[in-house]
Formats: sequence, C-alpha cells, structure tokens
Amino acid sequence: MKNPQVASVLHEIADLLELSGENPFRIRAYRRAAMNVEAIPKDVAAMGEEELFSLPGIGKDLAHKIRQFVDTGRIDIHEELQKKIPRGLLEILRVPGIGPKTARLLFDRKNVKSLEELEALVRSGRLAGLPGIQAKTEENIRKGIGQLRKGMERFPLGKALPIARGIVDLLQEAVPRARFALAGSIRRWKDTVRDIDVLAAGKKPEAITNAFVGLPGTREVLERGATKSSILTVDGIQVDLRVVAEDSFGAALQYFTGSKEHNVRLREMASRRGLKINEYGVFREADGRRLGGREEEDVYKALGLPFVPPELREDAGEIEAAIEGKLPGLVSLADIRGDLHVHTKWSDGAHDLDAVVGAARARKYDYVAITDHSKGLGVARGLTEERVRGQIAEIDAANRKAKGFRVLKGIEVDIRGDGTLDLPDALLSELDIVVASVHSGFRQPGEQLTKRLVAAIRNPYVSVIAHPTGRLLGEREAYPVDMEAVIAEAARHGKALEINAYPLRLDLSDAWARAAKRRGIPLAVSTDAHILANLDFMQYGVSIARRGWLEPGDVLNTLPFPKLARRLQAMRGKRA
DNA sequence: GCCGTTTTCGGCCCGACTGTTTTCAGTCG
Repeated sequence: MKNPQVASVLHEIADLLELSGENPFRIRAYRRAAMNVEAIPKDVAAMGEEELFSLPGIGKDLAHKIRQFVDTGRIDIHEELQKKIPRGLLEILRVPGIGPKTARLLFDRKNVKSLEELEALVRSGRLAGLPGIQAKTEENIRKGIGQLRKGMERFPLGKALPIARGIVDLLQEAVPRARFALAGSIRRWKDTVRDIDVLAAGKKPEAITNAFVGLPGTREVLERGATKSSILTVDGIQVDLRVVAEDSFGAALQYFTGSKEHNVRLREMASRRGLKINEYGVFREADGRRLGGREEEDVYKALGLPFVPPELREDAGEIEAAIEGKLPGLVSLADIRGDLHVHTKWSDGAHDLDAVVGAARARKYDYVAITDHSKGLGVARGLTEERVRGQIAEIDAANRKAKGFRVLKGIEVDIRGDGTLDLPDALLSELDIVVASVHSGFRQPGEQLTKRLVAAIRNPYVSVIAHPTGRLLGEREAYPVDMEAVIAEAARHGKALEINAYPLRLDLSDAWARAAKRRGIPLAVSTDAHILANLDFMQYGVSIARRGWLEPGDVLNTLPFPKLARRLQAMRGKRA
C-alpha cells in the first residue's frame, strides 16, 4: 500500500508551495488530493492514470504526478521546490503560531533554515524588530517551539472523552440555563483527538466565558474573546469554547463538529445554490435572509440532504451517499446483544464467571462469550487443556441455572510464532466460539505476521481474529501485517474480524472496518474486558463500527442468540 | 490544480483572535 507515502509527498509539495507564496488554490488542490489518497482503501500503486483521474480532486496533472511517484519514487516539482527551499523550513512550519509567511520572513531576513537555528535566535532575543514581530510574538514563538518539542500530542478518545464530559458537566452546573454540547472530532468519535471543542449558547455569554476560563484544572488561558476562548488543562489538552446565540446553536453545532473537509463541501454546495452557510445559520445570498440554524438539521435540509450522522462527516463519500439517499442505517449501542470477548479470573481477568454474567445481564445483553487466554500466554495465566475443560464444566453449570441468558464457551487462543494455534483442534471443536490473536513476535517481518493470521483464519474452528493489527494508540504502531490479504482470506472462509473496543486498541480501525464490510466480512464488536467496568468500552467499539459505515447486519453480536449460534456453527469446517 | 444543475474560464468556504497595526495581515480551525 503506497497511499501514505503518496499522501505525504503531496502534503510536502503543498507546504513547499506555501513557503514559495504560491496560489492558495493550487496549494489546496494538493492538500485535497493528499487527503483523498489517504482516505481510499485501494492501493494507488495498483491504479492506472485513468483510474486515478476518476478520483475526486485528482485531475489529469495530479494523476500523472502520482503515477510518476509510484513508478520512480520522485516527482519533478517536488525536486525543484526542494532545491529552492531548505527542508528545515518544513519543520519551522510545524511550530504553532508560525505559518508560511513568518517562516519565509525568518528565512529571508535572518537566514533561519532549521528549528535549531530558530531556537538559538529566539534565545538571543534577536527576533523582535522584524516587521510584524515584537515581544509578544517572540514569546509566542518560544512557546510554540516548546509545544512542538513536547510532541503535538494526540489523545486517545478514551482519555479525552471522559475529561470532555466532565468539563461540560461543570459548565452546565455553573450556568444552568445555558445550552452546552461537545463538538469537533470528539463528537465524530475519532479514535484520537487533538483538542476538545465545546459549544455553548445562552443569554449571558459573559457568564459562560467566565465559567470556562475559571474551570478547575486549567493550567493556562490561551485565548479569551467574546465568542471564542481556549484553555490548556493540567492534562495538557487544549479546550476550545465557542459561544453563540441560542437560535444559532444548530448551525454552530454543525459548523464546529466538522470535519473541516465535510463542511467545505457543504459550503461549496450551498454557494452553488445561492446560499451561504456559516456558524450563525443558513442565509440566502441574494437578500441575506436567514433560512434556519436553530437546529442542526436545518443546515442539511437547506441543501436538500438528509441528516448526516457526525461519525460519517469526513468527506469520505457520505455527501454523495446523502445526495443519492444511500446513507447507511448505522449500528448503535442499543443493537448490541452481547459481548464476544471477555476475560475472567480463570486467566488475567479480575472477576469470576458469576460476576461477569451479572454485569452482562445488567447491560441488558442476551449473551456473553467467555474467552480467557490460552496457555501460551504464561504471564496472563493462560489456560491449559485441562483448565479449559474445567471452565467448560463451570459454564455448562452456569447455563443450566441462567434463564433467558447464555454464556458462550470460548477461548482467546494464542496464534504462535509459526502460525499454529496454542491448543489442539479437538479441544477447540468443543467450544462455541474461538477468538484467535497474536500476542508475541510483533517484530517479525510483515510477511510472517500475515502468514500467521492467514493460517489462523484457515483453521476450521477459529471464529474471530481479535485485534488484528495489534496497534496501541500512542504506544505501538500496527504491526506490518498485510491487512488486505487478511481481509481477503477472512472473506474466503467466512470468518469474522474483531473491532476491539478497548480505547487504546480500537482495532480494527474505522478505515479497515469499512474495508472489511465492503468484502462482506462480519465484524465482532467486543470489549476484551478484564474488569467489569471495561464492559462499558462497548461505546467506543460501536463508534468505530459507525465510523466504518457498519449497519446492524454487519455486526455479529447484534444477532439474537439462536441466530448467532447458527452463524458460528456455519463458520466451521469451511476449509479452502 | 480542480471543476461545472448559471461557467471549459474564472471561480475556488468562512469567520474569530492576536498582535501589530491606524485598517490589517497572519494564523487557525
């Protein structure tokens, strides 16, 4: 898959053009092309110029350039620009508060060619005095460098969302009559977020702003205006607040939920129809008359579109689908009938079977699959054959007394370094569900990892591949496994892939989940819970499913128990 | 550089805040 490399060189060309003071629309064309290349699941290296040309935002010229990059590893204009502009300026562009104009100014006037040189200049206090740069700006640049050095952190949704909800609760308490909502990437349930966006509307905007900048846990107030303020929390997360009038709440919510790309598309559509959309409402261009904006639906309605769920707003085909009336009926938390990946005390879980069953029933589930680790995972007290049989007996007993609820006998069997499974087929055949996963040998070459997963899928008793790519957000990249091959193999054998709902995993990702759906593969949305509270991670798994365009029919654990049992049975014995 | 339900040329989304200005440029989302 060459897409990330292609996208990154296109982005770099855009940066370099910006530093050259080029036509902003030409720059935007490169950025849009880069984002489109990133978003499509198909490998651009396998596409001819014709097919590339058919992609949105990619014309004849860019199709040719992409082709050149795939074939030769270089693009002419990229080389030329690099000759003119030192690479270090790209780094300087990453400093918050420094844009292309400032970067260029620093280069032209002070010959700054790297972040180090900029830092030295700031330390010596010789920046102030340049046109448009005084003490304040110099200080902001100093801070910006610090921020960049610290790493422009993205936070896992699982960390940001609880903080965000806490902030909204505090604000609501402080100004009870105002209306608050989360917006931005958190509302779209993106797996990681850079900041927290809060929208507010009320009769006393000043009271809202005051409450906001006075929130406990504020490290610094970054910005404070009549309608827009920003703080940095002690957790290091930036929180942006926008305050609007009550009758603009819907338009503002739409606007600040984004994504930026989604909104740009909508506003382009609007202008073609003689309308203008901004955070205050929908307006008729001709006479400035306001057509709506109190509710979010007003915005879509004005364009003749159905409401688009926030999770889909990425300009990844949702606008076309909305126009054609083909938006998916997304799966929701209420559709989930059970959890198919849960641990108990038998291995490294914290609770015994009864407690897990009680917690699953409390969440109105119809079933839960007990999937403890197998013996290969010694650190997790993985189950030997003998102990699996002991657990089977315990589950049989539990099912005899449970009314209207089923406990599935399962295992999370380890896929060993050579692709064999950690327990014999004869034993696996006695279980209701077999979840297979990789817990070792992450450093193996991609080919070997792919082979292991493919071998596991081919085992007749394996039902689901758990956390298929092994990523840990902010800690570990996905292993270099060929997911397209894994998806193809799962499709061939009718096996399911997991969307692991554990907030640091969220694995499969939304993009891979969508690719799997396209191949007709069932997805299991599972929490991998080790303590009871983890069962509530299901909301994160469902959000990935929704961002992957999944409908209830695509998700294995929306099935009622009898159908699920039949489905799991049908997966067996499909040897190639 | 892309694109067309007013266009194959002439547009291309829109507004807030900061810091430096005296009316605005730069940056950001």
